[in-house]
Amino acid sequence: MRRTTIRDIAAAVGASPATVSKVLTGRGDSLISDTMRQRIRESARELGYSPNLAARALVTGRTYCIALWSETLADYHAAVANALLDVLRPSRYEMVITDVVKHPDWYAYFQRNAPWPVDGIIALDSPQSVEAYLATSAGRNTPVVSIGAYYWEHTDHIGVDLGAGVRQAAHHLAEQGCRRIAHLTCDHGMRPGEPRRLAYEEAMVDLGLEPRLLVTGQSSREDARLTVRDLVGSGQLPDALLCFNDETAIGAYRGLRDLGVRIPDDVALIGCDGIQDTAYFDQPITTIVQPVNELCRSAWQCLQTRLDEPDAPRQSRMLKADLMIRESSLRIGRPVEAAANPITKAARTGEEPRPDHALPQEA
Amino acid sequence: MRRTTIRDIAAAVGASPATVSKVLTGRGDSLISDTMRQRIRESARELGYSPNLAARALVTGRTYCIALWSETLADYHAAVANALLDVLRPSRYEMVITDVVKHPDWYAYFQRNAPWPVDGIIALDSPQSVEAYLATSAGRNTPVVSIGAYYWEHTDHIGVDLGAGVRQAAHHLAEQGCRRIAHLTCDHGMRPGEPRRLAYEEAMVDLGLEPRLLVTGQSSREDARLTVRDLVGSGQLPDALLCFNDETAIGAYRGLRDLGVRIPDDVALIGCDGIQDTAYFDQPITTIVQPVNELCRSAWQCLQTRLDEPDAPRQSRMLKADLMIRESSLRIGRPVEAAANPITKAARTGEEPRPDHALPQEA
DNA sequence: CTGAAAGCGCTAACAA
DNA sequence: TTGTTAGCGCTTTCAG
Repeated sequence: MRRTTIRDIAAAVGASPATVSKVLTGRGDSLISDTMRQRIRESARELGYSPNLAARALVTGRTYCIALWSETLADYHAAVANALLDVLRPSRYEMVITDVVKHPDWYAYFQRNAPWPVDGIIALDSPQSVEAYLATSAGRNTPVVSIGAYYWEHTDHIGVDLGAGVRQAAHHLAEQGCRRIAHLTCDHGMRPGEPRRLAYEEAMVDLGLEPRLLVTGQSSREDARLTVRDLVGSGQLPDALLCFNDETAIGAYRGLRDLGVRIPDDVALIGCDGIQDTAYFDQPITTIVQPVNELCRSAWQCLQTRLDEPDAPRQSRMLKADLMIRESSLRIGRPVEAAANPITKAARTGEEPRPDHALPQEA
Repeated sequence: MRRTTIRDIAAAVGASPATVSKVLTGRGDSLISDTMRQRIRESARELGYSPNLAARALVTGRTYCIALWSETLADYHAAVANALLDVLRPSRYEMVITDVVKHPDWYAYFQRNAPWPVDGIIALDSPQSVEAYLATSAGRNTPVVSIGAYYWEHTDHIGVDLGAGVRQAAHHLAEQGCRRIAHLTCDHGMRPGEPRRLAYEEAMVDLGLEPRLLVTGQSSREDARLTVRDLVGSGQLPDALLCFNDETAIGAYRGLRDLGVRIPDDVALIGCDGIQDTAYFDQPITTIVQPVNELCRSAWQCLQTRLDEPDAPRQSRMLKADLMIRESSLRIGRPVEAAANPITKAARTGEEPRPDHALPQEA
């Protein structure tokens, strides 16, 4: 059976499609007589009408749909997607997730298939895709906000400065008495200009310590776990691991525990991103917390402004990622910081924790 | 500047829009002269053309876009979304995530705003939305596959039987010597007909044990943690907690550890869903693993079949969720099962684990 | 091999 | 208060 259209409704009530449209969209609603409005509404309900949004989008040029571009939907990226969904909930916008690695040749992709038409794009950690996109005519018409630790600066963007967090982390480890602080990174982390690695190297110079890079293939838990197991076997164990992200840190945690290495006594451990999981380990893992909610709120606000005023000047904002100190890096105790984290506090003192969320990311 | 259309290209090369369309879509490509094809392609590239998919969808009736309906994008649901993205990657389909709780009044919603037009829908754990949707005329035309532990059976569906896993879990706990096995559930888990609770109660009858329901508000980690802390304080500690899901189990893990309760010695712990995190704790958490990849593969296959043959008979399939035994429920040792899990094995024996993923969900 | 014409379902001017 | 008309950008016959 064919899908119901406004013509069907118009025919059923003896009106014109235009009148039906006016009633159903609410635009010009008030100019229509009560009886007509009533009859159209009833008929729509009876026929199970729902509008064809492709047609509507074609004429209005608006889809009320925005895209989240991301390379994956795992872990931190999933948390961002979820937070963005929360931000969008009060609005009438839907979210389409476009898998940006899917399309290595962006030019060919945009020419043929183009991603689903949206009013705007929020591109998470995918500056190259943004760059390619902006070169197309779609890119000149559909605004994009580039967000995250990796962003394209020649368009609206909300960046996150992980470097500051990494430097904080390195100094914190030094204060805890660590001297052989290694950076456990991955192929991705070895790319030129990678902010985490650069910040680590810089901090090590500041501290007068010898940098050491340990590289695992993927930034996956299993890869990190196996890399760390090898490391333990080789006897070349550092006294602290500053990890590329939480996945790597969690894998390292497990790899160390597999072989009985104590955390933080033998090796102090720090992750990055601030995913929820890190808070629940026997030794909760210190991590550099990305301000996920603030990132999504800002991104959406920025995009809305852009939709309202396409010609407004470029907007940009930098957010800070702060160190959240927990057990996994506390060797000599820091009661002040520890007390700020309900989980840490509870585990250490047995006192009643504050009943709020384990990862208070923002004030 | 206006977005480039096929008319612009047609004008630029002195051809008609129809010819441009043929070349750019590849349909009728072969009937066009080489030179013309060449010039059109070049012009498209120069003008940064990308097609307006709303217009294309309007005429072809196809969007090459499917929706994932889910109430959230956290934890297990995020894992499903990610797995579905993987399944879709080789295809030319995009995925829209529609937040189904957003729209409590489905009828009003569909009448006015309707979700983004898609060729098909995969609805995860959202049977009520599916039911409401099928009553609309969109629902009669856009196929939906209902998947997960909660599904709507009067349409194509891929179900997951958690009951079997819960029964396995209860019996496993009894074999481990547990006698006071409580079910830690949440408001959601108390709804009538909830399969996990029913399977638990059934298993307890089989085992001749007294059932005990502990109810935490949300199925969140923090709620579970606080509930368990209260429980420890009250002195009414069971010797096993069979949890509603992994979130609850992880919160319980932390709540028990906060107060020095040993796992599994004092309290054995079992989660449900099989999210990756459970494998990385000091005492890896036994869990009932949902076959996420198989679920997504089946769902997509089912939907493709339906798109090809709209009038094919209803398809359905049930998948099993199996118990993955790990440390958190092993009190008397079960070397055979333990050896099957690389992480468990490694932690117990110090041997080299298989280098595969920590959570082999399917064969 | 190429173009003209029609129309997908809807909205927005403008007429009546 | 309602209807008529035109057209969004594209694809698809069908005619040349």
